[in-house]
Amino acid sequence: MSAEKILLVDDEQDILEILAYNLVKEGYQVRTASNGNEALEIASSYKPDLVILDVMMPVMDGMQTCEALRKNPRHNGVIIAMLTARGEDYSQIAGFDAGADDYITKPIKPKVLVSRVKALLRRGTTEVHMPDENASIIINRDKYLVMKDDHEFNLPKKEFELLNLLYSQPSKVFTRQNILSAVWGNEVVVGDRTIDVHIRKLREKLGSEHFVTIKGVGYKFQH
Amino acid sequence: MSAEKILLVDDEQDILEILAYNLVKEGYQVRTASNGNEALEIASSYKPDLVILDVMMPVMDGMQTCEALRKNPRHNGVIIAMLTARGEDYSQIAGFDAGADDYITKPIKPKVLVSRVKALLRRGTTEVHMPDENASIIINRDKYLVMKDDHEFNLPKKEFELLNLLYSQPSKVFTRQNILSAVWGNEVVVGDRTIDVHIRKLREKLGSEHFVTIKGVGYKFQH
DNA sequence: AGATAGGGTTAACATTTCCTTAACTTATCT
DNA sequence: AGATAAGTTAAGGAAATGTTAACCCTATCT
Repeated sequence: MSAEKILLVDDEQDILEILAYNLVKEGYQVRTASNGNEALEIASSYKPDLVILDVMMPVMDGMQTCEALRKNPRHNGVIIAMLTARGEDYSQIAGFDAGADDYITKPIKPKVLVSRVKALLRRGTTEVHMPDENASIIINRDKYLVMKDDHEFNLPKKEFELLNLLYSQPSKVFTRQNILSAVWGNEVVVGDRTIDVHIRKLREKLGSEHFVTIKGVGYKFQH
Repeated sequence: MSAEKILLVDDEQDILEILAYNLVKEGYQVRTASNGNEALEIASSYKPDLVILDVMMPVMDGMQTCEALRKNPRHNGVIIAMLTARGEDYSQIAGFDAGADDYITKPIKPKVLVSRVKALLRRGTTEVHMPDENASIIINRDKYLVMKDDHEFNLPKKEFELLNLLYSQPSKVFTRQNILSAVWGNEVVVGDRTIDVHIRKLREKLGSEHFVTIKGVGYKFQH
């Protein structure tokens, strides 16, 4: 397994250096950015597993950056941790609404940061969907089950992953490229019709009304 | 969905009260223990979703308790957070080897704790297994016995532990990796077909309808 | 010690399931 | 109509799992 990729974002160069040094020493692959815009740019190509964001930054702060990352399906599944100075105003953070996975107070000892990072990355793939009352289709990732009208479906892996992706942001259109990199991974090359076939199977099993084709763009899921 | 269950463990009564108060206010179900032994005892019947452990405790400290919880498949999937005083010696914690999911420094503001707890619980779809009366298979962990239709089985160790793991969270899919680390331990290396063979034996003895294969993912138990 | 028995693991082979592809058809846009 | 994108179908093959029997190890008995 290749080293996990971390993107560190802070406007203070000193902090970046100290943290990066310690994470690299632990075997992680690390890149840094000094503001939100730069972070988004790097993230696009770097595809980090974990982003550590300072809340207080000029130009584009941690909250905004976090939201932007969450909105982009390219970064689906990325883990986001926020750094905040002790004593800072917590009110804005209280709800965790920007969608961060963890919340770390500065100053932080390198050892502690490393521990925290390990814990976050260990958890890895446990993406959770909020159970929705009026959702016609409900996914249970733990049980690898899809429920529709009290019917349980046991989908094969690829179908499940594809559904899971589209389902993660209903009505959002995912391009074929999005889908390929999220479900198949960037290295794998598959033929033109592969996605179509999987979509077809999902339509067959769950009803074609849920899978909308946007011609020339991609597919989206809707309840 | 019923309230999520938290087990708070700290030897200082004041801390327990303050934290418990704030978590209850947020709608969580909370129980407390003042040392590790007590925690393990309560955990067995209470089946918490999240355990918050103070590192520094007389009798049985947080690390030991954490390890004990992780070793018991009954508590598979439980989320564990460690509480530690700022300035404490971090050396023992560095590796996170006891298997904690998060690491929180005291003193901690209630609001921050609540945020952290929310984030932790959001991540895990901790479906908890309710002891079921019409369960077709019943395990007696103390006696190493399995009952099915008034028949008693005496399973060999590995088979029993495998069953015990899957049984601990019915319908939850356990990956081969999960199974290996829980039943065989992380250091041991065994061949590709070992798990299959044990699954086969369980199917033979208890009925194959209870053991579902999710190809490319893992196995799950269902009643 | 030698014998025996049961559990655990492995290797070889069988089987199943799923993924992908190719060839063809249908829809949509200009 | 022509071009381009998506839908459909069935078949082949790869990958994951199932099965069986033999082997090794350890504990226990004689």
